[in-house]
Amino acid sequence: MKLVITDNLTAIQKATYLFFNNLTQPADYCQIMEHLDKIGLKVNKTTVYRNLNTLLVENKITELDFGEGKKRYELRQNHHHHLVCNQCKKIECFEIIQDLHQQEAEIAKNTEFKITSHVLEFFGTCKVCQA
Amino acid sequence: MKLVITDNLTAIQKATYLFFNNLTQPADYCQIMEHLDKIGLKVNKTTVYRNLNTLLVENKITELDFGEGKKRYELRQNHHHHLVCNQCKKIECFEIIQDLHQQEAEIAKNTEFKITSHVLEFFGTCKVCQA
DNA sequence: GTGGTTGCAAAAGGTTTGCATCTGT
DNA sequence: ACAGATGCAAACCTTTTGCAACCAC
Repeated sequence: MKLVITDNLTAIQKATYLFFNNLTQPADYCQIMEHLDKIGLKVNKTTVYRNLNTLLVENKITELDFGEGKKRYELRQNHHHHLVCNQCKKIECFEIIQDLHQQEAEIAKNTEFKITSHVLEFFGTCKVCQA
Repeated sequence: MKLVITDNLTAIQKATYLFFNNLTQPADYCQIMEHLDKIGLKVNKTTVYRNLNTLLVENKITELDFGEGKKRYELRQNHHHHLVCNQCKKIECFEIIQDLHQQEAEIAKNTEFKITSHVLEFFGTCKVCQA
């Protein structure tokens, strides 16, 4: 779900929106700052975090945690999971695992736990790094 | 796999080992410090982290990340997953999801990604908090 | 005395907060 | 003038590091 860039946005916000629209894998706040820097916008990290927070509460982006001690962000989109390469750190997406929702329902039934979300991430070595 | 408490351990280490042996859900470094405090051992956080690190490299405990901005630790044991209650923060364990490994193999085949590990955690509301 | 353990202070990152300033309408 | 956006400094929290002190054998 690409972000719509409207006229009432500031230059920083437009650049941030564009950044997300062109993003190929989840980015952390540093990558956002570096990108803004690169296109000539010197932006404070506070501003970056505030804009991220706005996008989060508007439900336009998602916060991800791969256990790196920091958060990553990507456009909210169809539910999917990630393949994280331990070597080059590349992150690929892939679509839903069939049955996972069914199994979720089963777990919920067995444990009387009402499941509202899950995190499923795979770690390993990507094709390139295997070579 | 309970930790074996041997004579060559220090008092702090013995208490930490016992803490892990009695642990019912993953703990963060604060909970470890609080426990040591409670039994009269004033311990520095550096020491806690260092002992955690030793246990990690010895492969006796596992590091978990539920996206809280900090790590949690538990005894290494049979592969399992967690049900995390968003309200009371209680963490339950449950056993392997059948098929997940099979699906993992399938994903690996389709993506040419060599999967070495995965993270699967469920979030929701536990039975008690639903009441 | 040597190695391993601990404490302390500091630093490194990521993230948040308070407050003042700026900008556009 | 007002609301919203930004910058800046400081703080907070988790985690790590360097160094000195300590303890046990």
